[in-house]
Amino acid sequence: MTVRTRMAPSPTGEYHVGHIATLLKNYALAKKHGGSFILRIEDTDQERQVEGAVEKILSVIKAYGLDWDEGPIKGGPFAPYVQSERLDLYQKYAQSLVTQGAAYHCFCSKQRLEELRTNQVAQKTRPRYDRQCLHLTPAEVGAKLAAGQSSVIRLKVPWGQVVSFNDLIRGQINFQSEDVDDQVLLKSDGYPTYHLAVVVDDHLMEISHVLRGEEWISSTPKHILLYQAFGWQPPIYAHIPVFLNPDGKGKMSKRKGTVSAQSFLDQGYLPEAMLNFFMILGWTPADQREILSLDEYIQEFDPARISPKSVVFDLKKLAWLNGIYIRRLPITQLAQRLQPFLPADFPKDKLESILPLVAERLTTLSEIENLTEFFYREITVQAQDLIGKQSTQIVKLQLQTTVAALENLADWSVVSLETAIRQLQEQADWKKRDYFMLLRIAVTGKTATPPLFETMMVLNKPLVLSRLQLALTCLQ
RNA sequence: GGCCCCAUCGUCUAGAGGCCUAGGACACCAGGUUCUCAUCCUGGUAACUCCGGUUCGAAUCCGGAUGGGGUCACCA
Repeated sequence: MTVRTRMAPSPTGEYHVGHIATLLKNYALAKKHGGSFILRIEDTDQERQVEGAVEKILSVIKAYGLDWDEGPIKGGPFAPYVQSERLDLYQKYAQSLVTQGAAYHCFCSKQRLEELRTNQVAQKTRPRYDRQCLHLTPAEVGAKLAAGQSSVIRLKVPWGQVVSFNDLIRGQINFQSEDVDDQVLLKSDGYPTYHLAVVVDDHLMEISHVLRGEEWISSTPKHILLYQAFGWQPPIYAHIPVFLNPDGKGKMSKRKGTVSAQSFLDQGYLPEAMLNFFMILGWTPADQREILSLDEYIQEFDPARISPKSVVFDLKKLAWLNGIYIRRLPITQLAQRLQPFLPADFPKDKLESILPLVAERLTTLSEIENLTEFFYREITVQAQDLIGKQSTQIVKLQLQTTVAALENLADWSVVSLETAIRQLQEQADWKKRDYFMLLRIAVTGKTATPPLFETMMVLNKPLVLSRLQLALTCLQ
């Protein structure tokens, strides 16, 4: 069997990390079996349509290092891949369902449906359509249609049967058909609902496996019923567990933090680290490895090994992974990735010398500014921090000695800096720790920095000396 | 609330009846390396939700309870 998977984003807003995570699984499954991964745009909701959303979605997918074989821009044998361009298809199939008695026209106003629902909720019964229009005679339907009355087409759910499907992750799942509502298939504006469009397109595009979010489980019986009505073979389903908020409560949501796929990249998470994180969240390869490249993942991926339980989006683990990927990057590549995160006043010519000093201290790319600003911005130093437990006189003296020694230093290299400073420390009654910290604060304004000599080396002689002088004036 | 899904350390998991005194990773704590921070190394705390059953034997199978999650639109 040819494996064909798909992801079908809806251009109604930001692309969510959960979307990329399931897209990755669809992509990997297709690649693993030498099949195709299809991208389809589900723009069937005219009201929630967001301008420019399609372009954004396509660019995020690429920014994550993923791609599609058939879909927008690329086209393919089943084009078009945009649902708004396939309207006649859905209308034709909906009509055929009506003709065969598997669906019916409904003329109920939105107002009536709303009242119906509020009554049902008040009476604590399950809100559902009451099938009023199912009982219309063909003549009545014809008359209303002829009169131009607005209508939708609803699925006529056959009661009294068990609707079941096999989920790759959970096994067989059963529903009682009475529990399934007479879903609207074709809206009054002539657009299909998701349920009709997804079934028609997945069938026509010969999709073999549907890996989608767990939130779709409860509407799957509608889809199964549609496949049955059309006499088509349903795809193989795997419903992927949802991401829970980092605090462990509820489906990951905007209210509790960042959910947009793009924003993680903007914060300086590497796409390969993000993908790796999505891979191991709720899944492990047989050997329990946690660091995996895309290719390795494609090799190992098996949807049946996905854990059936919802998973907490653990930001700490993501940070750890991101740190690993940053440290693995060769300096020149890190420099490239860092470009969008460098502040305007960052001295580009010093990049290559500064980076090795901070690379292992970076957990996200956006931290670069904080970690390096003392290299190229004025610093502020508090006298109190310089003095610490010493007396002002002793600190002053030691700084003066240091300035004198460094001024005479002919060769401004790490080695000679280290030799000189260690010598000063041995000559004075200073602990190494205290002396180095004094210099660190004087020269950088911070208590946590890269190693002292390397830092001084990169800062340059004049700057180091002027900062030491500044520290001295600070002690007046 | 109805329906559906799920249930091993704080988190992600390994575990397919005896290899489990329950393993790994992140986080956390302690120690080592070290001029600080970080990296790196070593060690530690920490879990089978509960109650019944099946079995010589259960984290593993079955039932129930409890808890968590999803879903109930002319949204996807």
